[in-house]
Amino acid sequence: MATTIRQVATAAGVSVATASRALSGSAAVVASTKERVCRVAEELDYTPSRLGRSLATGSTGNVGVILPDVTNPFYTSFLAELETVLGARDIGILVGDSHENPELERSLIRRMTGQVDALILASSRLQDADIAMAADRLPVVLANRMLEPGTDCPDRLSQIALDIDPGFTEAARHLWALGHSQIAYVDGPLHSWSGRQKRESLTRVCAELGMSLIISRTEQPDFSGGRESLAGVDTDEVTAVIAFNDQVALGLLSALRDTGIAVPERISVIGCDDSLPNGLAWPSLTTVDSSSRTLGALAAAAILDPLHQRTGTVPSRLIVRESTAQRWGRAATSVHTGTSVVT
Amino acid sequence: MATTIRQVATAAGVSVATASRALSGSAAVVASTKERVCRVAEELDYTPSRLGRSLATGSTGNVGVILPDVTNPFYTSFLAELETVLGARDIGILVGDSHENPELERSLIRRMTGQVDALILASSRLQDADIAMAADRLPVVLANRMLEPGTDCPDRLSQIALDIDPGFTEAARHLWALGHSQIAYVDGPLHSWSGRQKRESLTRVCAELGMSLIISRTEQPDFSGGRESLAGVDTDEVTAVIAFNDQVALGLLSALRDTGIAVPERISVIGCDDSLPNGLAWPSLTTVDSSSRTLGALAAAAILDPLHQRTGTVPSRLIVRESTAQRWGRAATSVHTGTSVVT
DNA sequence: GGAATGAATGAAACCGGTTACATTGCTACT
DNA sequence: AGTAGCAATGTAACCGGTTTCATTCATTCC
Repeated sequence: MATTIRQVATAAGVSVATASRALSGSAAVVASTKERVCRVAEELDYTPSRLGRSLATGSTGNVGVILPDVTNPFYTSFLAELETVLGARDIGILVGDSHENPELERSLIRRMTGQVDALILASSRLQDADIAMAADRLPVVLANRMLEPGTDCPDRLSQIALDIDPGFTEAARHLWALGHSQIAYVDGPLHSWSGRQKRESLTRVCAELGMSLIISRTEQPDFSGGRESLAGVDTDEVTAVIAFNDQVALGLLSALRDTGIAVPERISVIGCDDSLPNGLAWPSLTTVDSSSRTLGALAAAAILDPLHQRTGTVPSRLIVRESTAQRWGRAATSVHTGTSVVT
Repeated sequence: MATTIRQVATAAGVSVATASRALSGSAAVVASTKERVCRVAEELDYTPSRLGRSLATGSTGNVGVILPDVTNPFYTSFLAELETVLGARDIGILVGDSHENPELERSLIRRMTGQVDALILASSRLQDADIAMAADRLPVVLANRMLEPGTDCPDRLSQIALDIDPGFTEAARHLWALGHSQIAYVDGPLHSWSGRQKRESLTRVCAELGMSLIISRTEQPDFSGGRESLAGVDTDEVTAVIAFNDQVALGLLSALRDTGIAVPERISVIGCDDSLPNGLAWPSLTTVDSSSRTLGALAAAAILDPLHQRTGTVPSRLIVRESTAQRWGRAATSVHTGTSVVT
């Protein structure tokens, strides 16, 4: 089949050991020999087998990435960043889609363990114990998730998360400043760690401000889930909605448009992630920026760093665009559009 | 580190050969022995090393997928379908993003060859010769691309493409029926095979109908490329635009909105792929449906089928929604919305 | 001149599986 | 009873690399 190192060695008149050394440069080989081996390898179009090398060295040059949904832009930019940074170092990526399913996630981990050098779990829906068990076998990077404070963290586990608190605090204050006093939050899947963070942030800030907060959820944090989730929002009670992510916000926007409820005049909408190219949503979406690209960059850094930094955090902030405005029912001038809104 | 088959064999008091046979069921092993080996394996939490197995059997249980942009929804649904179908058979996916760059694509192929059982090249930007060379080494599935008719096709090359001709023909006729006589087509990257198909289809149909067609292109067939591409469209001359894909159409829609040109009243817009969840675009996008999910399903089938079907085709058709209407300047009733449009 | 030093290379073990071939032991037939 | 035939199991080679250890040979120092 493909040329092996033995063929190269024979053709160059050296032993396989010398051929291996000449090609990998791992040990001293006299210049003339090295040159000859390399030339022969070139002629025979030799490419070392990664399998053979992996078995011998114990390192595969691949990492596994498991995420809940490959079609979600949040994860695709995360993945794109990883692929770019790791690919530049000739590291391959085995990708697995858990479809938000813990059982499937476990079996993906099982399949990958042993053929990758490290595992990156994005928004893992597993329990802490399962994650710790995986980290016992190989280095693991948890992205967009942290273990419970109490848990004793295995040595080879890194944790990279978005610190959504500042962004969500800002978002609530922004709405408060616009006169909103009753808002809704549409949360994501049940076992989402980041969902809990967002709920907790909002709950705390709203309590501080004396703003009423109604929480509902969608198990499917994408566009269609967002559309359906409008049914769970009392649009008579509430004047603003914060969504788990931009996809859900986009779905809400679309459903609101169908229902004839004007955004931002009647209801303000805030997304999360800033994952949409600017201009895609209409009106353009006020959102909590927490770059998944940066998350990917940090995860890649955790993989490449031999010391394996234990934790990392991506900051967040509010980006105000055109989907939020003065509260409905209050005669006032919209701070953003300048158009006049009356009762 | 991890338990090996030799440890299992020793613990069960059999040879490695028997252990291997008992665990894989490849040959006859007496029931009691088999039961004992399996129980020991269970106790020791043994998982066979895919590396060792790959080296011995010559098959890795992984396939490589190379695509031009992991963040493009067209490719992510393609990838998602592949992952689902192949994952169900416990086949792993190594993913590579070529960033529309032939050089990078070649190096990804080089990296993957030898550690995958087959390669899936989506919208490859390589030359036919490069592709044939890859197919000499391992089975290759070309997706969304066909070799030149003349090229002698290697044995292990499958070709799965979208037959966009019916859809694009329908699209042009649709516009013609609405009274449009001057239309524009915004094409994708220079070396895109599907782009050429689309250009050729439109050129042919427009010539038949006597409709004038102006072609421009964007090298970046995504939302922002679409926004920029409006600059290359003479909106005074043309009353309808067909886009390379839905992302570009979405960008056009956004840029047109900014410019204050109403869609579909002033200009009709048609996308391609039907890759957007319904309701995401506003107005909802008339588009040529050519499911990339189906493309993925066919590619997966080509991988799984031991006979390797040589070619497959995904049909296309026009889906009329709300971004196309009667030509601007003609007093008439819009066929779709029922709203009256006058000069 | 002889021994110590060290550089270049080769032989062989090893990574963790699979499998061709050899061996053992039992059944069944003549 | 002797042997052919077959099922269960073991031995060892093999996949394609890397790496330890041994060997060879030239240099340098005393």
